[in-house]
Amino acid sequence: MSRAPDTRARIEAAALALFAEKGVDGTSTRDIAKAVGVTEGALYRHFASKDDLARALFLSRYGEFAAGVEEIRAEARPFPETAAALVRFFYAAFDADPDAFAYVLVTQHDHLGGMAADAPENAVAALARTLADAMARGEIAQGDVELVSALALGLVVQPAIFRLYGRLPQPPSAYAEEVTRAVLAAVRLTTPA
Amino acid sequence: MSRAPDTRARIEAAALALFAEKGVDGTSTRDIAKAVGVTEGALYRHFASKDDLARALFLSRYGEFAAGVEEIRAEARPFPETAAALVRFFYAAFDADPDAFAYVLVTQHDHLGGMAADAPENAVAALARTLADAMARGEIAQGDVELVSALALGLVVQPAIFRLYGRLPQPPSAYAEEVTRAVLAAVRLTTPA
DNA sequence: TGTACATCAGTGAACGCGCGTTCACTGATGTAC
DNA sequence: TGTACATCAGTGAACGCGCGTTCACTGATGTAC
Repeated sequence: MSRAPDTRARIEAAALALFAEKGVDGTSTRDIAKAVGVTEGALYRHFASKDDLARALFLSRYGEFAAGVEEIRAEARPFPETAAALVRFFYAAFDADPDAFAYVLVTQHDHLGGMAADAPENAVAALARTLADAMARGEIAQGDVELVSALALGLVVQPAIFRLYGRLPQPPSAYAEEVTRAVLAAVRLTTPA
Repeated sequence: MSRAPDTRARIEAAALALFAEKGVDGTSTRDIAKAVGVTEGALYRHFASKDDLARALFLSRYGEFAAGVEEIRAEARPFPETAAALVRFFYAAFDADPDAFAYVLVTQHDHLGGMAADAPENAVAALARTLADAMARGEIAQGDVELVSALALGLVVQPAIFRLYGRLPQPPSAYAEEVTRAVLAAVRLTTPA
């Protein structure tokens, strides 16, 4: 048996839940330590600082989004299937861990500040590449890729936000088909810039 | 000439810019006082607390959104015109004061916590009523009003977010027509829940 | 018009508090011989 | 197997700092007579 118990994982889980609920600034190191059941000093055996903890949480969760989008893009299936797969992927992530989804959504601009708009590990850039592919193949209308990305992302993300704040009775995965249809309709009609 | 100079308005303007840029928690009362050119004590002649200032800023700006949406709804024009008017209204607000738009967008869930999901002064509820009207008139497909609201709002808001974070070269008003077309396409295709 | 008083926006210094972080320490576990 | 030492996660108390807020005071402006 290893010397290290699961304290690090428990710190991550507790911090993620608190950060998602009350925000990073609204959560103190005392809050986190109390939720985990250790003293504050123990946190610093696993993370260099509160900020380091917040960043580690973001990068691991956000990285999964970027990798997932890129993977679906690489499959290069017909666009309707790709769109459906993307919607299902986002909503499966929501179902699996709503706290992580909320945390990434809310803090992305704090942590992505330095990242290039087209960096390979940028999930939005991966989405834009996917849409650019579909345009190049003539599967969707030509248009401003960034605008079309915004439209598609907005359609997918907003129902998740509504769910997080209690405006939708069911998790967004229940609406995956309707959202996919909306994405296809919005994207096909976009005309040249 | 009145005894009171424009200090209150200057506090609001400085605080709004700082809150939009660095967040409420990331902005200290010292920051605000320094930006205005007064001492911290002076802030408390105009607002009971920092939180009171943040709330006053939110309520006045958010109230304009709710009133604007409700006004457009009350005109009861054909849905395509209503949708175009809503998009233009949101983006005119963005152009007029991007800081206010960003601030309302980011802090809405902190301040709307207590407000009922269908309160008359809730801008999202006003949007939902507008879409429910169009459904009742048979102008758009029947469907889950909350979901359709999320889809429409996502289409409108996400380009503004992209602009705020530098992903779009032009303010969203430059894309108003394309966004309106996307809204009409997405909303018309939505099918019964 | 002149004088006495009231009002109140703004000053400047101070406050207590909760925050993130540090550190000497303990004690359980792993390793060398 | 037993003994001596090294490692390191976690403790508990303390730290300095920046925060939001307070308050006695000032001085300019408005009001009453």
